[in-house]
Amino acid sequence: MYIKPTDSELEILNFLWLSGPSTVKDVHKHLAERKGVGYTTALKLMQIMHDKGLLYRTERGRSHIYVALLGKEETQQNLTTRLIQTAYQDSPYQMVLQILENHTLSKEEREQIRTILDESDTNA
Amino acid sequence: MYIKPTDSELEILNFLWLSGPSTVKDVHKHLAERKGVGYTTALKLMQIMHDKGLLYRTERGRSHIYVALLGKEETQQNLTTRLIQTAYQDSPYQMVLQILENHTLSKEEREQIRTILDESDTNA
DNA sequence: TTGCTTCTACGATAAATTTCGTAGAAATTT
DNA sequence: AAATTTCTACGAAATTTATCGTAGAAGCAA
Repeated sequence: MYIKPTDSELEILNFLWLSGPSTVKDVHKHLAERKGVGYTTALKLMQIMHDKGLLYRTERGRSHIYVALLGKEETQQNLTTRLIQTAYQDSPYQMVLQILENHTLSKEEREQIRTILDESDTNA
Repeated sequence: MYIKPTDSELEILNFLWLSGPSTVKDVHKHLAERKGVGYTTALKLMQIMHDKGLLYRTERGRSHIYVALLGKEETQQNLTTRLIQTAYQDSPYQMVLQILENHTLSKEEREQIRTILDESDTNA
């Protein structure tokens, strides 16, 4: 059963996905810049995430090194699927429509999406 | 400043968007079927939503009639934009890609998306 | 009229989230 | 060696969310 990370947890996960294995110090530096949060706050959040099984950690000398146990794509997919269910009555199509209406994509991105759509045509 | 509705609140909003102005009784009936929640729980949730300014209410005899003050499309858009920011590093394109990868769309839906993309080509 | 049903209001509780302060161990610096 | 810095652990508080029980008003039923 999938556990939805909170906004704070997601911010930490994002950092770990981008930066790889990191210490509390590394994460705190990032969070402090973005939200002005204290050191022990970052520490506690990561301890809780470790307790929940969201992070793996190993010791290096006096400090710990943390690694995300949730995959980025997997998590994006879970959150997105959940939003499709809770806000779009289970219609991925409606969600895509709204994204395209409210956000600008580059010509290359639009082209790439057409390619994906074409592949669906052939395979389905 | 936009306030993010909780999952429970979103469920109530969904019902109100679909059904129009409703009483606690109506909403409770819906929630009870889906989650087995008690009457006063539904009542309290709606009172809180009213306090927060998410719902408008008016009296009819001894009971109240509630109406959603947030629009459906507006709320979908807010939630989606937020997820793009927090989980997709601000890339709507990545989100669309993932949706298309993980969910099946009908031929008509794919065709409609192509049309939208084509319009973007002409207008941008 | 007395009692039952249907409402809202209010308070209380439990869990989850976020935030820090303090304590103490361990390493580094003076 | 003593003092300072750097870590983790722990506990505590504030806030939010979700749930429900009880009380009391108001209307309906016997």
